[in-house]
Amino acid sequence: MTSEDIASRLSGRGVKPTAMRILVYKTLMDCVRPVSLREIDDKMVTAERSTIFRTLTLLLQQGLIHAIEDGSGAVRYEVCHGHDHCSLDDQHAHFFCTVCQRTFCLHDVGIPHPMVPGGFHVTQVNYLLKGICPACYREM
Amino acid sequence: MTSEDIASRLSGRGVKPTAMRILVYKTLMDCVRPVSLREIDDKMVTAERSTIFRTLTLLLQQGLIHAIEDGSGAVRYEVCHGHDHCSLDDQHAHFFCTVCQRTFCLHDVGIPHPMVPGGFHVTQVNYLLKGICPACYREM
DNA sequence: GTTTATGCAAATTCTTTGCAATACT
DNA sequence: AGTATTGCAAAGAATTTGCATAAAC
Repeated sequence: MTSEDIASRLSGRGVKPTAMRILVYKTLMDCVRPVSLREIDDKMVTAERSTIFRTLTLLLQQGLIHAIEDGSGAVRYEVCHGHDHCSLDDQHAHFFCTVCQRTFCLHDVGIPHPMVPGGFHVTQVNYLLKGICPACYREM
Repeated sequence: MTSEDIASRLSGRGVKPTAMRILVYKTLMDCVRPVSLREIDDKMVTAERSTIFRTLTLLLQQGLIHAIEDGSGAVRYEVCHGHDHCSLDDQHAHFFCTVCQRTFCLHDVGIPHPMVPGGFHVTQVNYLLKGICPACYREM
């Protein structure tokens, strides 16, 4: 995906596509797994952590990226893989390995659509599985 | 539930039932919603936060309480309502209101048992719904 | 020239640990 | 006495904000 593609994706959600924001989005797209602010910062030599933070917060508000809380102590981010925005159907399950502390995307494990009590209006669903990943399991 | 009942529940899982631990457990039991370390600390005038933290960590390890990450920035805790320990079946969904920042237990919304790719060994499941709670929705 | 975004520094919050004092057996 | 628990203080880590500079329009 070219910078122009990213730029128009940002614009489409009302985010002015600055060089910084395109770079953050691109960096996030290159990640196989959801990454923390610190990890993104480590990948981006030029950028300031607070700037990245503000960018992520903005992208999050505008529904361009997801935030995942995996209990590792830091929020992890990933781009939305849906057409042009985040929807319930776009979301997938995640697996947190309690041994190596990595978080995997289980792209094929859909989010079960919940039956909620009346009055609750669901806009996002976090479905997080925890346990031991294949690599760590083999070493036991 | 009496202190003796709590004591035997702790003992049953290998936790020596000190006055402090019983108090923490009892405080947690009185909460309708999952609470953060800070919130527990505020409810317990006598206890030190680090002591509560260590107690919670211990209870967590021994499967006497659950930890919930709701994206509020702080881990929330709640007692296990299962017979004598935490099992997958014991767990239920939670709802985080993005307006009032409160987390509700949806006791009647069970955790869907996931179909995971081979090699992943699931021990815990966090199923967190986000959106707007009934009270906040009415005020919009 | 006005508005917006970024970088730097520092504050805030949450979590975690070291160590001495206390309580338990 | 010896072990385990608690309180206090402080360190560590993640997040968030204030403000001055720089960029965009």
